[in-house]
Amino acid sequence: MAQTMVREVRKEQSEDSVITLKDIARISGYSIKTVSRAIHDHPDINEQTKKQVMEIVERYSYSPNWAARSLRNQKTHTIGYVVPNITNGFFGEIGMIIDSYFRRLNYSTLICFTSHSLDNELDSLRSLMEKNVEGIIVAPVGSFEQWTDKLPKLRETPLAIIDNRFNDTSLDYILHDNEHGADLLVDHLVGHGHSRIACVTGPVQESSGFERLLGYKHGLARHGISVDESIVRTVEWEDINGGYSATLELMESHNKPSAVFYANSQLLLGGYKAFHALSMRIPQDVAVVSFDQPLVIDALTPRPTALEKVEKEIADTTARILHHKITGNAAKAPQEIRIKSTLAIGESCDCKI
Amino acid sequence: MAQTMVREVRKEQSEDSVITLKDIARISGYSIKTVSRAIHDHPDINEQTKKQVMEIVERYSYSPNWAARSLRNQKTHTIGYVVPNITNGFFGEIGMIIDSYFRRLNYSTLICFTSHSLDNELDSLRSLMEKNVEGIIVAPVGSFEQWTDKLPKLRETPLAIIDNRFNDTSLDYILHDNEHGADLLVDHLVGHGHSRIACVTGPVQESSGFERLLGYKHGLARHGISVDESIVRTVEWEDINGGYSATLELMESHNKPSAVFYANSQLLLGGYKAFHALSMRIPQDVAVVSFDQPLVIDALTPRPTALEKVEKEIADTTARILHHKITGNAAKAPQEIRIKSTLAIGESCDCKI
DNA sequence: CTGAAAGCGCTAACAT
DNA sequence: ATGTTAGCGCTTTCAG
Repeated sequence: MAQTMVREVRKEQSEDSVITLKDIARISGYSIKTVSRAIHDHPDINEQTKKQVMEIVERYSYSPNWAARSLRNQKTHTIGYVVPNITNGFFGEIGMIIDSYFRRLNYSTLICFTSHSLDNELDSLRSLMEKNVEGIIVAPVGSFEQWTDKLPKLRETPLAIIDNRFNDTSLDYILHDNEHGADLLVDHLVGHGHSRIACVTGPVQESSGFERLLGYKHGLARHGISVDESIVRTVEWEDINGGYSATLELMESHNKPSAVFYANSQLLLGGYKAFHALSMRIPQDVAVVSFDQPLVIDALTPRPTALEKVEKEIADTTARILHHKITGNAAKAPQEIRIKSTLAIGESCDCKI
Repeated sequence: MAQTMVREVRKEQSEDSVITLKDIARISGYSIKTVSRAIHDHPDINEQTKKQVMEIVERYSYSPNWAARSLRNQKTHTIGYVVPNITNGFFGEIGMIIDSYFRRLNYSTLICFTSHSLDNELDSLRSLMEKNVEGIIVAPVGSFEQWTDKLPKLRETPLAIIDNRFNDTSLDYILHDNEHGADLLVDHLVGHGHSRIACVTGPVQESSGFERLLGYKHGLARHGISVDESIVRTVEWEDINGGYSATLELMESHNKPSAVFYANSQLLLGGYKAFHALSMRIPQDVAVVSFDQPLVIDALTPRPTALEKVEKEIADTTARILHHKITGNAAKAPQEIRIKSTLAIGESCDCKI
């Protein structure tokens, strides 16, 4: 007891300056290394000593300097997450799940926004590389060659690609099963007797847009319905007004469709707006399906039929794969994982539920 | 020319290991400090030398080790952003704007989520403190005392509080002018001849919920309308279904309101759903206003009358204030800034536009 | 079980 | 104009 007190020799706390390991050592009277051992639960330390040290650590609410630790260990315990934006529900939710996954492992997530611009994407990747992040998750705008051209070090960084793939099979992709999903939805519409089904999708240069269109076409083909390109529209993703105008156009044609397949929720919302403007009722006058669910699905009337959310599964899978790559437990071969979804029946197709 | 070549003495690149300043020095034949000077555009360096060095820097795409630099400079060039979530349009947008503001200054933003839990908030703040962030922006769940109780160092960290204030005048707040905004909206409804106006707001323990309710009451009072507590509801923010149920309840009463003031966009969306379920038409059967605009406002029919978006102004102001605090150019006294908005007339109140 | 000392990569004071 | 060196805070051999 007296022993404990005796050891506290020097001044208690210099100023408002940050407490370092050295300070704790000075105050406790032990060496720097003993303190370090106490903090890291090293076996080679007397229980008594540890208790004394930890008490002081607590009292001064010491926490190790992260930069010093990173420098020393050559580990930043940080990953990057690079996406077009986060106000979009999809990337926002996935980001939050990935962050919480890695937070449990004591990793931090640096979130970067590209606004769909390749320059921003390159800047983000560069800044992440400079910070020596241990891995990066990207929903890509550019291509892998464009990246490594400017940032060769990226080749040696654990990477996981989501949302869109590119023509490089050396990478790990975690994606929607776009074709399967689109097929399910078209199938559903055909099941309701529709044969003239329009499609509003995103840019076909992106795999997600291309594959959803492909799924739509295959879905029709399986039922012997020929594709009419005049009722297929591609507009920007995340553009409610694109979906709106496309829908108005589609409905103006003399041989107008009886149903519309929207390849994402933004486009669907534009569709809802358009049908309202046209005084067309869903599902009585037109049937509607959406590839994914808008965040505000609970507020929509009628509730749209869409694929079940897969954000959780995509995020968890992506986090797990990236974590394995970081710790070196990765599968030998790069993987392309396709997350299948299921139909979530709503009221937009006149289903009796 | 020959001169240039001569100086490249040693092996080009050891392995795939990271290039350091020392490597560049070795390769270029100059000292470590000369290289550093070249990189930092220091005046004390020969233009020729600089050019040579920079060429090698480019070639090996060297970038400085961030941890080492932070350790040395005692500056992390990082700020924290702590909010309930980012799928919510409000915090997501503000986060993106703040990030881009600080990115321009070569700062990074660490985004943390609290999910409205005090424990998560404390964890987030702790992890940011451990990383020695230079400043933190928080949309708070807990109170300043609860924070500093566990994290005394927080008292010395530049802080900016958004969205909700607490009873501590020593801090900088950047907030909606909630009372003013609510007042404007109620005014608008009264102007349309409504006198029985319901209110659906968020938790009154939070200043935002409390103040919007206050603005509503003052608005009514100014017109000599007495407040009927039976048509005031408080539910959780971000709860479409709360807004939905509250609206259903309100409309069931025998003396039902002719208009509803929704204190945020989530609640409004619940209202839209409820009115649809009740087959009530907006604005013919009921008039509706919302404090803020939902992200999907373009998809809503009728377009709701709501306050103009102020995310940009809040975000810019917050970023500027925090930046000043970090660099020591802060105003002497803590500030409480109130951002006023204006009415954005929609179609939900039967305005002739 | 404990301590001394080197070094991670970078910067800045202090030479030269 | 250029080079030498100490040290930021931490971890980790290697001695005791």
